[in-house]
Amino acid sequence: MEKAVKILKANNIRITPQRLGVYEILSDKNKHLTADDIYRKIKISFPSISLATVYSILELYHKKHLLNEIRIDFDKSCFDSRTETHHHFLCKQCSKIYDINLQPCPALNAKEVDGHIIHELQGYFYGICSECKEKK
Amino acid sequence: MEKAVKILKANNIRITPQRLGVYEILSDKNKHLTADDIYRKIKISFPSISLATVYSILELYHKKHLLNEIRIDFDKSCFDSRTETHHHFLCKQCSKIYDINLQPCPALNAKEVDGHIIHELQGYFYGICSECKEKK
DNA sequence: TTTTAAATAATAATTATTCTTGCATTATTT
DNA sequence: AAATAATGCAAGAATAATTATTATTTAAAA
Repeated sequence: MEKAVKILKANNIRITPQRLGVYEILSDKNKHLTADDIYRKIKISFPSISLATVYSILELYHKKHLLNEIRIDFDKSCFDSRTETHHHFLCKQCSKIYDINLQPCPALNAKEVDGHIIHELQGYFYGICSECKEKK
Repeated sequence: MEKAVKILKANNIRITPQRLGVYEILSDKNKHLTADDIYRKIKISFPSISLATVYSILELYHKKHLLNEIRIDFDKSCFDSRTETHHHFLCKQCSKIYDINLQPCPALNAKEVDGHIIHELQGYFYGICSECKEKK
């Protein structure tokens, strides 16, 4: 049995071609895709799919913790198949998003801050990426 | 001379009653107000002000670093007069936003991560706040 | 295979934010 | 102080990401 099918079944998610398609696209690691990016990609194999379906699949996967949703770029969400907590960097020049690994960050493994229970955390960095820095 | 006037002048911002009004509302520390919150508050003293004006004043203040814009709640920005870097917590139950102070965070004073230049950073925590935790 | 609950396509609705335009106000220069 | 130039404002239209609605189709259990 295919890996995607196995994982969806393990999470009590009904198998549909559209869901498998979105899953495959997201398996492309280290990418940070918007709903529209995914829509455009999946349209190649499922020309009749609608953007609302993509959104509903993404919401479902997010609820099941199969993906990570980030909002580093204010007006659109990006989706990421790396589900362990990690931070992100957005280059103001080229708009590229990078994964960041901060090892000794006290928040990363904490369960609480100031008495509040942490379910999830996001670290967003903004600036000029190393590539753009070189170009100048 | 009033403090607000002094600060605006120091930043080469033309003084207008609307700008002073927004400034006063934002001086209310430890609040995290949306553009619409500010609009509703300032409408009391300036009934003819428009929401677009509020947005343009907020954009101006942000550019001049007189305020901090956060997007912890995905679909609306909040504005905060504390301009030193600090993190935030959003309670999924009551939707309240709290300021968080993480002292020994390696990112906080860093100029770079992975070779990328950091201009700004935001730490967002999501979960259940101490108040809501107690209530149960 | 039949049944039934859930998923999808298509489209409309929503909502925060930005853009546009004509007018009013303020600053600058004379 | 008057004239001119620059900027700010109100009002409403436009944009764009996301969500809601509904009729139809499909997956999977019986």
